[in-house]
Amino acid sequence: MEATTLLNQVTWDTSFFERRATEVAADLIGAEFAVSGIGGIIVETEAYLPDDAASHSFSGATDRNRAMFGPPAHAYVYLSYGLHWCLNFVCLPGSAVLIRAIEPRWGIETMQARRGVREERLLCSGPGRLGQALAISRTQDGLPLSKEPFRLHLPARRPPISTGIRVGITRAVEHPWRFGLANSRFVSRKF
DNA sequence: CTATCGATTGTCT
DNA sequence: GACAATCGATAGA
Repeated sequence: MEATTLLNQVTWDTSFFERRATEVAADLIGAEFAVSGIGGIIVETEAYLPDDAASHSFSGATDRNRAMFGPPAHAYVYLSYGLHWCLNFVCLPGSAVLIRAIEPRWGIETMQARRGVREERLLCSGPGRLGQALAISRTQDGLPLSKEPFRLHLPARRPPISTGIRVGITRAVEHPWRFGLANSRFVSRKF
């Protein structure tokens, strides 16, 4: 599946995110997303729910995860392994969708410069790579997705979706809460 | 191709 | 003091 065949992207309102994060995560596949004009098509997501032992929200609100308990349709950004800035979209309180991979479409040269890599498949295929390519950092934590620097448009129709278990976690590993654009070569790992 | 390992630091116990 | 929603390099099949 090539995401570039997807057309008719539509706008959204906050109610889109006021749902179970698994539904939101699936519905985000095929969406256009950009930060300051740099971005592409979302091809891989993961859902993290309340009462989910793998979620940062599992033990309640802290300084780090504050945004996960804030309003829906806002960004939650965290630092992974002391190196990688990762981006989530907040859904209902204590839940969020991790944006794991994007098919690059706009600002590819900027992404290549930020990443120090030329191969398009390696620019945004993984939450850390995506964070670096889109220049994600703590400054975006808690910002609304409806305003600059963000741009988000949903696909008019749901594309074919693959599902699987989440990546890189040690608790609640059994849930199939990872979603991807079927047969996309831009996902971080095969489904 | 798969497996292993070091990097690096904020966060929580 | 331990660990982490990862990545890239390297070694080996």
